[in-house]
Amino acid sequence: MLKLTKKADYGLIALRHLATVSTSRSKSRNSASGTASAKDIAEAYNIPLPLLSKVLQKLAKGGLLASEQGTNGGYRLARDAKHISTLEVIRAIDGPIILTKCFTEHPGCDQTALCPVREPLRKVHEGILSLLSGISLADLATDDMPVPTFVPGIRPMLSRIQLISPSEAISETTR
Amino acid sequence: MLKLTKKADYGLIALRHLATVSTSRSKSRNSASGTASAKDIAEAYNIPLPLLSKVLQKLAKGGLLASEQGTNGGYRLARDAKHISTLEVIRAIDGPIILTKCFTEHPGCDQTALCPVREPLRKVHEGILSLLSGISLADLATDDMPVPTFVPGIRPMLSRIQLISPSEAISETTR
DNA sequence: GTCTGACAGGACTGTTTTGGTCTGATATAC
DNA sequence: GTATATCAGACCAAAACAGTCCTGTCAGAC
Repeated sequence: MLKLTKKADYGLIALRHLATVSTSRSKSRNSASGTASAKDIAEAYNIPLPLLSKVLQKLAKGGLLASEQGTNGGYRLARDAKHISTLEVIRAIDGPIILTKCFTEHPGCDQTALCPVREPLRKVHEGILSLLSGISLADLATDDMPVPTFVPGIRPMLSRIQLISPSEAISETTR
Repeated sequence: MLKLTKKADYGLIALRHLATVSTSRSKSRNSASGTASAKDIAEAYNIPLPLLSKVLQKLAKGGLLASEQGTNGGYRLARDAKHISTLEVIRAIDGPIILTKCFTEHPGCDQTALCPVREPLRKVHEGILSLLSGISLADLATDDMPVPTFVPGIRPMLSRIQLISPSEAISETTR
């Protein structure tokens, strides 16, 4: 249905929280270090704790978060918020973004030549990936994020398309 | 998971088929008039007929297709392929595209002030809608459709944002 | 007038995905 | 060394999706 799952939602909220905590200091004990526990975040946004935990785990496993166990432990952004794209976040939580399985499941589409929309859809797919990869956590944290705008009918600029390299696009569909 | 449903897939394939049939003439008896029956399309692409029928019905109800009953009946594009966007198609089949329910379900998000990513996500949402609305059936039918390209960080151009007018954005989420 | 080919629409079922919960492992503080 | 706070992974129920089946209705062919 082309919609974001709640998990991805929660993940973005949590990451945005960590992104802001790491830059500005609040009264929370660990805010100076940019660390927050799952419980902290869950309480701050009324998110069911166990669910958020799972989301954070996936993000940690995906290499977007660093986790610290034990008392006063918690999560911390693995990199600068500027260098974490919403695409990575969604992908880490919900798995690969596949507009249609045609790209990967050749046996599914009986004859590849039969599906006439595969190639155009692949391009739409790339467009969406490009959109998401162009928005960083830091962008989410600012209040005046610009609306991403399209320029249809213009040939792809290499610099932008590189954000979703062919190899990544393949792993995206085979994972 | 931010993926297209198979129904939407089928719908796009069928519409593309109708779009090409209406411009070029093939050997099929009705191709000159741009009409094809559900059975014709289902057989051409190996799509289960009853499923495709339901999809086509939705498209007809959505005003994208005109149907003709009786022998030698079938479906026909209601408008020129140039003026049918992929956004309309997907919306007619799968219902509204909602990136997150936060936009519509205010009681869901306990405190609106609590959800810090709502506004940024709405913009991402708009970006995707803009992308989809910028691609017409005619584009899908051409082989050398350009990859839609983003210009992140640039303020929205009004001409393009008009494609998803505020009123439409609202109906999108409340429907 | 009847028969056939086509659309229209509802009800039903199996499977996958999603949202959510519960229990266990681990490290730090005291 | 024990208690506590935290992360980590298995588990379950509800919803959405894909697909099927059946009945009804309409228009043209014979």
